Amino acid sequence: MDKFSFFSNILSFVSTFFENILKIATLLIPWYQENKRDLPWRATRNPYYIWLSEILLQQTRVAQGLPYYLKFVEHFPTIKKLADAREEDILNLWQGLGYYSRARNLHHTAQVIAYQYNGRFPSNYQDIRALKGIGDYTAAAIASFAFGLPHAVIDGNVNRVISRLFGIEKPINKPDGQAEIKIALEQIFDPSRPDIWNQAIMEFGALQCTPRNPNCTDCPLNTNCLAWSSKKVNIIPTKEGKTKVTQVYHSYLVMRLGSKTYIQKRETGIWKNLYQFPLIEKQMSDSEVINHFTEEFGIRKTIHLHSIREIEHILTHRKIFAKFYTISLNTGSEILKNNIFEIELDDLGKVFPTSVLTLKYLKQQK
DNA sequence: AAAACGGGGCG
DNA sequence: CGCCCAGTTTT
Repeated sequence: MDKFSFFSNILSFVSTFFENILKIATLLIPWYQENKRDLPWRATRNPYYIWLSEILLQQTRVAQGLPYYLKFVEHFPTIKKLADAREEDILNLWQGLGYYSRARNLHHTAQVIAYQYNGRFPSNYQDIRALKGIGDYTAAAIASFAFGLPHAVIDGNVNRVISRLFGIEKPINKPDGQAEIKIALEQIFDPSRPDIWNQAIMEFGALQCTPRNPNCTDCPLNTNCLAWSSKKVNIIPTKEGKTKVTQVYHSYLVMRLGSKTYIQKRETGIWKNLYQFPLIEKQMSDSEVINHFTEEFGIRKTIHLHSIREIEHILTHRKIFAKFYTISLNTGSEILKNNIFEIELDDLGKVFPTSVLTLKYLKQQK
């Protein structure tokens, strides 16, 4: 390669690079300013509020997360108040939103920032990324929105917009596909205004370049979109692999003593630190369940079995077959056992953050 | 029933 | 890195 073609290659690479940025950014950002939703976390640069909103919105639609954001800001206006809160109060506010480990990580990280960082949110990408509950997406979001740092976010919206613009057909949920997305994204990311750019591409994915029935005929980017020009909009992006759904069996014992009942705090796994009726996580016959519980709690075997109700609950990778065995206890037969609490039935879901399956049972009782 | 949602942790 | 985890709503 002679000197001339070397420099002309560099020149054409550099000019193409800036053309792409100018082309996409100058189309995308005006679109955003015209069409953006008015969301409270977009009106602040306070890293606490931005972090809070990003955690609440992980795998969650804006419409669903918004009311929770307002509740959290009201109850915990500063990061120190969140750090000093009881985990149970945080879980109670979180109730119904799902992915409860987000709430536990939120609390933990609030304490780290309040007491290890002296209340000052870390302001560089590496330190932000190292916090519990913060992965690549959330670190880039906080770094750009709160601190104006040039880190591009990749969420479900960005994956969809980029794969369509560049005609990427490799599965976006595989390393190969993600690598192509990143390379493509670097070509159009505008590091001079990362906050607006990140907001713009996500909003564009959420409102214009939607999963189904995207508004392509009236799209400001359609002349730059390979999926559109090759009529592949409805097959891009692609995904591979299905999560296997395993069946699990739960047997709950609902002990009624007037308006009181007995609950336990779940200690591991899904719904950790949420409350539930005493549980056996194993497939058993009705008589085996009754035998097990009567032995564990020292109840007479002649107890009155009030009812057995079955509830199916479907999670992403689990199908739970739950049976609730409701019995009536006589006064004087209090259960004294570690981890078992006697409470007012009405306090479930209010005073005690309660697992969804337990709440589902109570709701069906009414 | 399946897809989608402003993903993350762990070995 | 590859693999596993995981809740609710919408289609």
